[in-house]
Amino acid sequence: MKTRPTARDRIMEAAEVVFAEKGYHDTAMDEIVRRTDMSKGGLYFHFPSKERLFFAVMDHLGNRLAERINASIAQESDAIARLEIALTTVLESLGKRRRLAKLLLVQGYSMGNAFEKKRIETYSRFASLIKDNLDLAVEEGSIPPIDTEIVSHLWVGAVNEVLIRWLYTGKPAPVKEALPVLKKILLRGVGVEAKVSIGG
Amino acid sequence: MKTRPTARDRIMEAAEVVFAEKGYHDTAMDEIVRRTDMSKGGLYFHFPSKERLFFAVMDHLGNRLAERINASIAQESDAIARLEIALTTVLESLGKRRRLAKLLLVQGYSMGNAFEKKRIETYSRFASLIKDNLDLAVEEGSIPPIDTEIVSHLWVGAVNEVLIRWLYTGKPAPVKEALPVLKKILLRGVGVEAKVSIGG
Amino acid sequence: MKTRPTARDRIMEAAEVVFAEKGYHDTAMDEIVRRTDMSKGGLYFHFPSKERLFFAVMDHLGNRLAERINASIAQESDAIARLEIALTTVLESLGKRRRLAKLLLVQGYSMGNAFEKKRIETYSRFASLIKDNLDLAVEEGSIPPIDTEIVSHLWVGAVNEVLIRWLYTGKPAPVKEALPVLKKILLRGVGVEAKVSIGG
Amino acid sequence: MKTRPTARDRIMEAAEVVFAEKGYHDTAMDEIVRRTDMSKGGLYFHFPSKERLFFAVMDHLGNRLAERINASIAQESDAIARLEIALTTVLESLGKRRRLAKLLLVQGYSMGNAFEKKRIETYSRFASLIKDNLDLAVEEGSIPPIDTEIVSHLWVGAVNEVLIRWLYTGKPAPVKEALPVLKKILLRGVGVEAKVSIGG
DNA sequence: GATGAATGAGCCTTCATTCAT
DNA sequence: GATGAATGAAGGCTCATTCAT
Repeated sequence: MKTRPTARDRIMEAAEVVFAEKGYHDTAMDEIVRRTDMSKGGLYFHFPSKERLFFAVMDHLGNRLAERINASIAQESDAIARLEIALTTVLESLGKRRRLAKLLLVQGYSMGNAFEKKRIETYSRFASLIKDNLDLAVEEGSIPPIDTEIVSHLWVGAVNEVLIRWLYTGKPAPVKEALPVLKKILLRGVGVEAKVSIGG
Repeated sequence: MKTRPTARDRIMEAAEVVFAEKGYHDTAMDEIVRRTDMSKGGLYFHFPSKERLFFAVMDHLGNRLAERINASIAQESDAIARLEIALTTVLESLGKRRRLAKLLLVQGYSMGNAFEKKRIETYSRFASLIKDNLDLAVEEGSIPPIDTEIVSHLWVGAVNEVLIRWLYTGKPAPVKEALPVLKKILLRGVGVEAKVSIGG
Repeated sequence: MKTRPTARDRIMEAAEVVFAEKGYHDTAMDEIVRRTDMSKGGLYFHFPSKERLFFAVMDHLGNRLAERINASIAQESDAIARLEIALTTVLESLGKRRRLAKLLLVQGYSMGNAFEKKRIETYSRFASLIKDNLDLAVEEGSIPPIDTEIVSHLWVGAVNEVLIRWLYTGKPAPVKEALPVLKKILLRGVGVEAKVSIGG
Repeated sequence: MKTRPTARDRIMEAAEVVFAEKGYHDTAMDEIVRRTDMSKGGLYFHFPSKERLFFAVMDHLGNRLAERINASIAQESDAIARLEIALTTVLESLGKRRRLAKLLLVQGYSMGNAFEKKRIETYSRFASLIKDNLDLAVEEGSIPPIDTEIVSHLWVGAVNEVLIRWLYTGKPAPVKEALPVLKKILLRGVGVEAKVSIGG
C-alpha cells in the first residue's frame, strides 16, 4: 500500500532536484520551498539549515548508491569479480541518472570549505568498498600486493573524472564506452591480466 | 633589477591567496581589496567582475603548471619516460604548494555551474598532454593500443583524487608515497610492465 | 474603527514622500526604509525593486486623481461642463498637494528611459478622459469638429506646464489665477465662446 | 575653410548623442569619452563636471533653436503671423531632429532636482518669445486682452506635450498633422478667428 | 595640456534564518 | 505543527572625480 511520503522526504526530493540543477550556492531555499507544498517555516521545522538539508540529500543519495552496489555484489564471492561488478553498477546507476551524478560528483564541491568533511566522507565510503575487495584479492593471491589505500582512491578518482567528463560533454557513454576501458585499465593496473571481462 | 609588479599581478596574487583559502563564494571582493594596496574601484578597473578575476587566477596557475610540466619533459624523447616525468612534476609541484593545489583541484568547483566550462578547459589541457604521450607510446609500440582519450582522463582523475585526499587528510605524501604507487599502477594499467621506474 | 495600514501601504506612503522630495535617482532605498518601521528586506518582500515601487506609487497617485476627477464629473451630463469641472478638479487637487503634483508631473521623468512607457500610460489616461468629453461635445454639436486626439494632449500639456511652473516658481496660483485662464483659453480654443464659466 | 572643431565642440557633440539616447543618469562619462578621441582627463579639463557638460549641451541646443526661431520671424512684423511662424519653426526643427527633441523636451528632467533651475530657464526663453508677441498682438488689437504670462506657458506646454507624444509613439507627424491643429486651437484660444493660416 | 589608473562612497539587491500569530 | 512576513548583515558593482606622471 502506497502512502504519502513523509514531509521530510518530500522536501528532500524537491531539494535534490534544485541542488542538482543549480548547485549549492545558486539554490535559494525559497526555490526549494516553492517546489514543495510546504511553507518556509515548515521546511525549517524539518531541517535546521540549508547546509543540513544539503547534507541530508547527499547522504541519502550516497546511501542509495552504496546499497545498490552492495546488493549487486552480494552474490559474488570472487574479489576481482566483485570489483568488476561494482564498477559496472556505479557506471550504470550514475549513467542512468544525470541528476544523481551531478549532485554526487559535482555539486557537492560547490559548498566551499564547509563541504570538505562531507566530501571526504562520501568518497571514502566508496574507496573503502574498493579497498576491501582489493585487500581480499591480495589475500587470495589474485593480485600482487599493492598499497590498496592509495589505489582505491585512484579508482574513485578515475571513475569520478570520467563521469564528470560525460556529464559536461556527453561523452563517453558511461556503460557502453567508458566501462570497458575503465575495467580493463584499472584491473590491469592492479595486476589482473586481461581475462574475459564479465558480461563482455 | 626588480621592479614593482603590475597592479594586475598584485591583485591576482592577493586573489590567489584568498580564493585558495576560502573558495570562490566565501571570498568577498572586499577581502581581496584589503590584501592589496588598492581601492575597490582600482581592482574593478583591472578585472570587470569577481568571476573574471577568478578565471584569470585559475588560468594563470594552470599555465604555470603546464609550463613547468612542458619544461620538465622537454629533454626526454621516450613517451613512457615523459609520462613518468610529467606525473612526477605534477605531484612535486602541487605537493609543494598546497595553495596552488587547493585552487586548481578544489576551489574551482565551488563556483557553481558557472565554472563548468572553465573546469573542462583546465583539466582538458592536462588530459591532452597525457593523451599525446600515450598516443606516442602506442605508435612506438611501447604499449598496446588503448582508448587514449578515456585513459588520459582516467589518469587526470586518479591523480586529482589522490591529491585532494592529501589536501584534506595530509596523506599520502604526494611525492614520497603517492607518486610511486600512481606511476606503477597507471603505467601497468596501460600495459607497461614494471621496469624499474625512473628515479625509483 | 481605524486599523493599522498594510505594510504595503506604509511603504508606499514613505516612498511617496521621499520620491517626491528627491526624485527617483536621488532617492536611496535606505531612506525609504528609514521612514518606515521596516527593514530593508521587509520592503523588498513587498516590492521587488526600486523601479517597481516607484511605479506602484505613481499608479496609486494616478488612480486617486483619476477617481477624484471621475467623481467630480459624475453628476454632470453636459460635455463642456464636464471638461470645465475636470480642469477645476485637477488644478484643485494638485494645487493643494505639491507633493502629489511634483511626483505626478515631474519626478516621473527622472527615471530615465525606463519611465517612458509609464509616462505615456499615465498621461494617456487623462488625455483619454478629455478626449471622450471632447468627442461628446462634438457629437452634441456644442463645438465644431476637431482632432480630439491631438487636442486632448494639447490640454494635458498645457495644464502640466502651467502646474510645473507653479511648482517651481510659486506662480500662478493654480485655482485662483491659472484655472480661469486655462478654462477660457482652452475652451475658446475648441470653439466654446465665453459663456459665463461655472463657478465663476 | 573648414577647420577642425574645438575640443569643447567635439565633446559636446559626443555628449549630445549619448545624453539624448540614454538620459542624464544612464549616461556614464566613460561613454562620452569613448565617443571622443580624448581622455577622461581631457574631458574634465574642458568641463568641470557632468552636470556642467549637460547644461552646456542644453544651452547650446536651446540657443540654436532660439536662433532659428528668431531668424524665421525676423522679416515678419505682424504679431499673429510671427506666432504662427514660430510654431511652425519649432515643429519643423524638432520634428526633423528626434535627438534634439528628446534632449530638449525629455532628458532634461532626468537629472532630478538639479535640473529644476535649468528647466525653468530653458522653457522660459520660449515662453518669453511667445509672450512678447502675444503682448504685441494685444497692443495691436489683433486679440483681446489676456494673461499672456500664463498663456505663453500654456502654449509651451501644449507644444511640448504633443511633441513628447510623437517622440514616444511616432504620432502625430509634427509638421503635417500636429502643426495645423496646434495653430488653429492655440490661436483660436487667444481669440484669433480662423483666417486662413499662413502657408496653409 | 593630456593621460588613464586609481579612488571610495554609495547603491540596489539577495537570502538564510527567525518568530509572532 | 505550520505559516510567511520580517530581519539585517553582507555583497558585488558603479561611476563622477582626482592627480601623479
